[in-house]
Amino acid sequence: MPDTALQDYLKAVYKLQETAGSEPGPAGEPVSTSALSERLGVSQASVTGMLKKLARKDFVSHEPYRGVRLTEAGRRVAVATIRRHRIVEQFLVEALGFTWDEVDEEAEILEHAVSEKVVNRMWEVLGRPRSDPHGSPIPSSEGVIEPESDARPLTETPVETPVRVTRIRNRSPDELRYLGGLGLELGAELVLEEKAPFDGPLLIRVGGRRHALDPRFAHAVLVE
Amino acid sequence: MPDTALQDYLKAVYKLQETAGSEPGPAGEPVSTSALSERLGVSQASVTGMLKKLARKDFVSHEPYRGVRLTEAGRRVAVATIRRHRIVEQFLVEALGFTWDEVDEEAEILEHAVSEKVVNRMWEVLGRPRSDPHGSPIPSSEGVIEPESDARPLTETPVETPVRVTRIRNRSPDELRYLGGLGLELGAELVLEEKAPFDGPLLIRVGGRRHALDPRFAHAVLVE
DNA sequence: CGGGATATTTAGCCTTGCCTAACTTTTTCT
DNA sequence: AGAAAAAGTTAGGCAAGGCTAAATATCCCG
Ligand SMILES: [Mn+2]
Ligand SMILES: [Mn+2]
Ligand SMILES: [Mn+2]
Ligand SMILES: [Mn+2]
Repeated sequence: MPDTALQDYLKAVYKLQETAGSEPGPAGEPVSTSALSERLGVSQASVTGMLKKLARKDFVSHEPYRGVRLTEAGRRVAVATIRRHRIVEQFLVEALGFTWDEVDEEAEILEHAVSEKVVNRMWEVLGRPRSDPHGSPIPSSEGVIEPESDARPLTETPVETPVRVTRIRNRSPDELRYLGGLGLELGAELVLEEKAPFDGPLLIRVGGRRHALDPRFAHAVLVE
Repeated sequence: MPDTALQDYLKAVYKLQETAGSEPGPAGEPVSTSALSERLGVSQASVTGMLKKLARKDFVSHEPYRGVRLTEAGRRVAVATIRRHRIVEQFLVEALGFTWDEVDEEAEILEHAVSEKVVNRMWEVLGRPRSDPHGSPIPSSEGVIEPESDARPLTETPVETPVRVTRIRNRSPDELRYLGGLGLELGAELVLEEKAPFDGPLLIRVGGRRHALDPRFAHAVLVE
C-alpha cells in the first residue's frame, strides 16, 4: 500500500495531540513539525512536505509555522489505523502465541496491509476484545474509543495506596521485557511506597518485591 | 514495504516459467516482457525498466530482446513469496473462516507484509499443512516444493476414468464460485464423459450431475 | 526592544515504479 | 528476400517520500 506513510503520519498526529492532553481532532492542540519529525524519525523538511500533502487532501489543517491539527476525516483514518494495529497485536498474542514485547513491530507493518474484512474477522475470533495486549483500548469500527476510566500514570499515584496496572504505553521490546521482569504486567497489583522529589525514581512494591523505578518508565505505566 | 513490486515480478517470472512447462530457475524457459506486462497489468516499458533493475540486483538474467530467467537468488525470493501467499490463504480459510474464492486478493497484499516469524507461526497453528485452499503445494521454509505427484489438467484426462480433483489453479472469485457450484471442489470425484474436438468443451459427470465445461476452466482443474 | 537561538519552510535532488511516445530489433508473411 | 507487424527498449515525465542546505519565521532573553 502506498498510503502507509499517510496512515503513520495521521496516527502520529493523533497520538501527539492526545499526549498533549487534548482530544485529538480539529479542536485539540496543534502538533509541531519537530515533534512529528522526531516521532517518525524523518527530517523536518520531509514532515513539512508531507503535511502540505495531508492538508491538500484535507486530513489536517495546517497553519504554516504553527503546526497541524487533525480534521474529522484525518481523525477517522488515524483511529481506523489504530484499531487495526491493536487488533493485530492482540491477535498475534492470543492466536499466534507471540509475546507482548515483540508484536508492535509486526503490527506497525500489518496495520497497513490487513483489510477491514480481515481485521473484523480477527476481532470476532478473539471474542471481541476491548483492549490490546498492552491494555490500550481498541476503537470500535465506528471510530469510537471507550474513555479510559480513571487510569493515571504511576507517577501521579498516591503513596501507600494499592493500585492495579491497566495499561502500559508503548516501549521498546527490551524495556517491555524489563518491566515484565519486575512483575509490572497488566492486572498486576502494586503499591507506591515512596516517590523521590524532583521527578526522581519511585520505590514500588509488587508481588512482594521492592524495586526502584525510573520515572521514564513510571510515566508509561497506567494504574487505577 | 518497497519490495512489493520486486516480489510480485519475481513471482510472475516464476509462474510463467513454470507454465511454460519448465523448472523455474536459471535453466528454465525465458519469460518475455510482454507476458509479464500482461500478467502484471503494467506497460511493457515498465516491465523492461524493472527487469533491468532485477538484473542489476542479480535476481534475473536478462538477455535484451529475448526475455529473462530467474537466477537462483531470484528463485528463492519467488518461492518464499509463494510460501507466504499460500500459508496466508490457508490461514484465512481455516483460522478466520474466509471462503476459498475471496482469499487470493487479501493474500496478494499480505504476502508482502507478513514476516517469516508470523507466517511460520500460522503454519504451525494450522498443523503444518502441505497445500493451500486451492490444492497448491506450500513450499518448505527451505524453498523446496514437493512435486505434484501425477496431477494432470482435466483436459488431458482419459475418458470414462474416475478421477479426483487435487488442485484448482488461480481464477477470479466469480469463476471459482462457478466451479464450486458445479461441485468441482478439492477432493471431488468426477468422470470425463466426452471431450469435444478442436479444444472444445468437455462433458463431465460430478456428483451425479452432468455439465459442459469450457476448456478454459478445464485447464485450471488438476486431477489424479 | 533587539538579537540570537530555535523552529519551520523552501529549493533542489534522489530513488522507486509507473506511464506514453518514439525508436529499434526480431518475427512473420507474402 | 523484403517489408509489415509485433515485441522490446529508450527517452522523457510524473507522483510519492525521502534527504541536505539555505532561507525565513518565531520565540526568548538580556
Ligand atoms: Mn503497538
Ligand atoms: Mn505503521
Ligand atoms: Mn492465491
Ligand atoms: Mn502481491
